Amino acid sequence: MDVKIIDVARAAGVSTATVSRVLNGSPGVTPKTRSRVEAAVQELGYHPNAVAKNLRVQKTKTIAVIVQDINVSYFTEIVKGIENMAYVKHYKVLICDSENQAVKELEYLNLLMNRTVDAAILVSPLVGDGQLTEIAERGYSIAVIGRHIGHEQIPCIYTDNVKFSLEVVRHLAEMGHRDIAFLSGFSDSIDSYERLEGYMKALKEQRLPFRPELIDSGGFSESGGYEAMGRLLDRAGGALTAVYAANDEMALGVYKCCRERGLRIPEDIAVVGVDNNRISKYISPSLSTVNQPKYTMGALLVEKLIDSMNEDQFGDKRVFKVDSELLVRGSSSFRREG
Amino acid sequence: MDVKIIDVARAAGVSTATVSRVLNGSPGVTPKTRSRVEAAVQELGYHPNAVAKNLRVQKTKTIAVIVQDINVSYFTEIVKGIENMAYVKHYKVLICDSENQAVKELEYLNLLMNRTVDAAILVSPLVGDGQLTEIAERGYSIAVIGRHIGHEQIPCIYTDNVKFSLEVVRHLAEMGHRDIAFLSGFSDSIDSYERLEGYMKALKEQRLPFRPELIDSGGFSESGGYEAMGRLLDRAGGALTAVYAANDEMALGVYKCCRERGLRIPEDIAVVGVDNNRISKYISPSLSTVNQPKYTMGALLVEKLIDSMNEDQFGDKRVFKVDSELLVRGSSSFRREG
DNA sequence: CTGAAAGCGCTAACAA
DNA sequence: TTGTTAGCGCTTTCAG
Repeated sequence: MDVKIIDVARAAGVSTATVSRVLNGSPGVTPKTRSRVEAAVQELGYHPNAVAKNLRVQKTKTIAVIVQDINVSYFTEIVKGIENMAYVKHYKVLICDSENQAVKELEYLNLLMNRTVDAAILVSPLVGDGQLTEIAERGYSIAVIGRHIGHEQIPCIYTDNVKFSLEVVRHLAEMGHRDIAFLSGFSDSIDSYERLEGYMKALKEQRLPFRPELIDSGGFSESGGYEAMGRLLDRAGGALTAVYAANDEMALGVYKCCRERGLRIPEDIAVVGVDNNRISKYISPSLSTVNQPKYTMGALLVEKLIDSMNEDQFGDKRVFKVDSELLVRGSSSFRREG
Repeated sequence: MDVKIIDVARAAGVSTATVSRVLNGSPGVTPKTRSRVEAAVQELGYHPNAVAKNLRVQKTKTIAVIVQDINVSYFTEIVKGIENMAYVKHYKVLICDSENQAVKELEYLNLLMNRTVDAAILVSPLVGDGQLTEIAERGYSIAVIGRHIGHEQIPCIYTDNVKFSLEVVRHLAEMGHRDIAFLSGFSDSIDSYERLEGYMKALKEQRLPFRPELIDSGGFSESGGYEAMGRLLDRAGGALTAVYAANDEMALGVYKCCRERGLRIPEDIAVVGVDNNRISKYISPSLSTVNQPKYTMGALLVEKLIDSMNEDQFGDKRVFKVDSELLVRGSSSFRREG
């Protein structure tokens, strides 16, 4: 373990306390002593041992970010926002890929208990509100992105699923569609639930009948979307001209299914997704989708989180609802005649 | 914080040493004592403080992964391979986004010096071989993905750029192309250099003339590729029927440029990229590209790295060259008449 | 303004 | 088989 603080102290002819003070920019050190110490640090090539410091000060300046899949751009954009902001705040981020398993999320949350990290951010977590609030109440610092947890101590940031779903369906209705299917992710996910809620609300608003056979779910994956679309088409027969998929992945599956069945997008079937995957812009026809400010959501939340940990109190607020926008593109731009 | 090892010791009526032994599965503990301790751990809800342990044992079981951009799928797939393998090996991974800046890479490498991490993996690093070898020689554990560093102590895994470039150009030549442009990334990147080398080698092999005006570089980005393609077209006039881009991003830029100029892909211009971005399969026409086993590269390297740190010696070898495959798709499937 | 010394929570000699 | 105890390298009271 090479050179340590005591070596620097000796070289500079001071105590370790003084070295520590200049290292941490603490006040009350003569400029003269300060520069002597700095010189010694320089000369010896001293690097303070972060682990020792962490133990002493009881924090690690590290945040765990738990996501379902590192490869999905929805998550990586959020992670990037988090990492970049953490970097300017001098925090580190531990990346945790839960591979869609709630148990892995829970395992990663142990990083909090064993003090490896100061806080954990869960992005669209699989574990239920109950477990999360319980952990928060035990005094651990957790935050959530993409979902609203109704709990004082859990800051979160999310978009209004109901609202944009309403917009999506309204848009589709305005394009002349009356038989609009909804493809949820996991039927028990909050996101899916709220998006479904918005869908229903829009149907009512537009005076369109609710037809249960036009609802299915595809697990947020392309293959799931593909299969669900198959079922939908089988059930609906010809009475289906538009589908609102709860994410772009599934919309991709819808594309594939339509291609195989010789249905043209958007002439025969209109498609709208959610997430604004990079692919959605490049595929043809380009996919209409809902864009969320993912990078910003990550950056904003982690900033608030870090500030709160250091000021021992959350500033203004802990719950952020951000706006998303509907991007109308090729896949839903064909106007249907009444 | 909360309950610590001494509390467990007292509750179980043993010493901290014994508790430590059962916690770490050390031998020489009576089954009876063991279960008494385990019961106490359970009852008190004890979580060993990882920081204290890290300090004591002088390692953190954490690896830093430094990438240029967390949002690029080439990197995230590698990161995923690393994270997943690290997880099974009980290691954690710190994600470091260098935002394409060598200085940030260097800053992140300080995590090694201050003992925050046991090792660092650099993916296609910007910093030069010199600095890396110097760090390795100071005893720090670093590894590289996507580039071959000729140094004993730096394990690395990479694909043979020359070889697959040769294949790409050969393929293009076989499709009847004689005027094949090469779009490099950064002209000083090793990858670009080697891919250029393969390109030249292939020209020679195919008895095609080398025309300097058919070389340009686009910084590995879509916009860079777009602009470079514009220059290429301006310089070459009609004498240009195929372009080999050093990555898919730039190929996307080429698509855009061709679209704007009314050039059809693949009839007028054939395009081949590298990386097998997810988009390349979805764009139309689908993009021919070179696929590298990214996930595997990450997983394999980190596995070797972890093993080496624990056995205090690298097993069989430290340098891995893996094969990549050319995926011929729509963008280069039009056969040109001689 | 500076130094002495306690102690963060754990592990691993060494002793018993 | 188990316990005692000395640190890991740092920060931070408390005295001076």
